Amino acid sequence: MDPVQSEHHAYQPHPQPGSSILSALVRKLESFEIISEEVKQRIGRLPLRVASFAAREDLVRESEPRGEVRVLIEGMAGRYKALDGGRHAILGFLLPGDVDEADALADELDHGIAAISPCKVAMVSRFTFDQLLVDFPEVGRGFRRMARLDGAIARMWLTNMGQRPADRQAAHLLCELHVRLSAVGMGGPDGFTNPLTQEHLANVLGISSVHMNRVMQHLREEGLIRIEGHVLRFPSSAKIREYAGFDGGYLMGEGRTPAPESQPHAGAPDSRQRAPAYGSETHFPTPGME
Amino acid sequence: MDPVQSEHHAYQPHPQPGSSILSALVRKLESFEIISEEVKQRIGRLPLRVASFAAREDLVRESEPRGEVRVLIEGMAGRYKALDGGRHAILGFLLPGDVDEADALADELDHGIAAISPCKVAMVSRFTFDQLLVDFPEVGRGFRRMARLDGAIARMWLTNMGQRPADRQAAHLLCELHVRLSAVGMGGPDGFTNPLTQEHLANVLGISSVHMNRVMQHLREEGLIRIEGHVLRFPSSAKIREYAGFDGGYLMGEGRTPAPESQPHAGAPDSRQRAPAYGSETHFPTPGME
DNA sequence: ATCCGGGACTAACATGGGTTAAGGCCCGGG
DNA sequence: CCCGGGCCTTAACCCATGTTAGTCCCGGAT
Repeated sequence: MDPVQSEHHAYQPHPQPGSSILSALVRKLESFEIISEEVKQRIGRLPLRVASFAAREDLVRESEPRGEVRVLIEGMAGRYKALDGGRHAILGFLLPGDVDEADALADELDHGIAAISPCKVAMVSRFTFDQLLVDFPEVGRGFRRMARLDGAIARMWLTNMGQRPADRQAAHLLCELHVRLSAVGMGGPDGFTNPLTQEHLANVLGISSVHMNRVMQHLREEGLIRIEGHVLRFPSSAKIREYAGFDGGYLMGEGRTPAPESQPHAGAPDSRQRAPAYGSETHFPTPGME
Repeated sequence: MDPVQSEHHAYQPHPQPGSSILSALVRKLESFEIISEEVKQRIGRLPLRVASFAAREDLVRESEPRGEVRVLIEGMAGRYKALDGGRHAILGFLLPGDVDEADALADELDHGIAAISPCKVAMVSRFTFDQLLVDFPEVGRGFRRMARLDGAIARMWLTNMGQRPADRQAAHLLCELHVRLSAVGMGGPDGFTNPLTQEHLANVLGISSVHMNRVMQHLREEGLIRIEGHVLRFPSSAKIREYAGFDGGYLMGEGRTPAPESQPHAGAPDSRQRAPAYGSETHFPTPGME
């Protein structure tokens, strides 16, 4: 690496000095549950095997029986499903700290996982892992919340895709990436280092790479994004979020302990407004309410 | 209702005589875990409140704190998320036996649930429910598997939508509905009673209702579906599945106990073929592997 | 019977996005 | 220093799908 990094510097993940190989995982768990020092130590001492993968290599093949739980510790990977004709649909992204299957109930996945950028992965045996869950139920809860978050993201993708123009979809996806990458030190306040090709992005949104390119141009012309090498910047976070209709709430672990007496008292409607009822507008144009 | 049902009879759910109100739930749990008589009894005696909802009514509003777990016992409902402009994106369907949130970790949903056809819903208090999980861990496992199935379906929708023509998408969705509805007695070997409007279907696929209509016409002309009132029939299950590229495996609870020694010995590649690796075709045309 | 609303269906027109086929740039390898 | 492969980019053409604006039919409510 050059002493003076060319013209624009990339955001770099900041490995905590003295932290264990699984620190990204611990950080993620901590966003969901309170993790005691004891648990951290235990996780730090977990026997594991570390493997490296080049971009495009499979971390997990679809319906391949896995004897271990795999935690991404470096790089970016994608869940995918094979389509006929050799195409692939990307179903989600994995970032450092993410687990191949948080809800470790089955011994094979219904999809594959492939490295997008070069990846480092920790493999922990199923047995060791189960033991951890038995000893510390809060870890189990944490993992289940991770699985829940994956679900929330998948639902958001489902919502985002379909029924709106591709450039808004793209903007939404970029906002999500910004938040998630920042959480693992791969992004800064106004942008992030982007390991994804336009083809990847196109794949996620279900559009052609040619059109993805048009979309990126458009976002650039609108001044919503700026591209400097592999760094993608948002001149105004607020502006692109508004354009995308992005609300990052779904990426949050919604606090730690749901307070039993959390009745929302009238008058404090909780920043986000109340969700409209289903039939509100689409179906009946509200016969007497123009 | 006429003594002689006009010309085509609808498939009807068959309420087991003497079964409890939650029998649909028990049936679903049984597809995942072995449920003892004792547990069934306990579930049968669960204190609950039954509510009815007209079509389009909300069973759950988005981010509404819920004090109970809701189980659909009759009718069909949909998960949805509100879009700007009063539109809604449908994220999934609920059938009898389905639970508003199988993985009961949060006290509010990130989406709403609305009745599609008139629904009957059982509400079980959070407390009672948690007690059940504590007493019978296998029930907890069953619920987690239900959550997993929801995830698998969402992933399949993500895969199905995008990157392929709308008529294949539609065919795939209809195949899925056929399987799921049949499992709850709302379908027969060659079709099912369809409570969904074309608008619902269009919404799921992210296309306009006008185009959905065109698609349905097309499928009819191709002889892939037949519509008789509210009953949708498949002249040939095999044909439409092939057209859709449908493999129902993802809807299955993949057996009950993953046998520890389930090493697939070479020579028995397990009906479905091995999934291709990620880079197989799309990316590099396989420089030295023709 | 009659009225009414929702849903299926049609038609005409506009356009977003797909496809194909290039060309160019940058970077890593020989 | 040159070469080749990814990836971004552009252009031309065309089809799938969206939009708007209806009509018609059925079944439920009055």
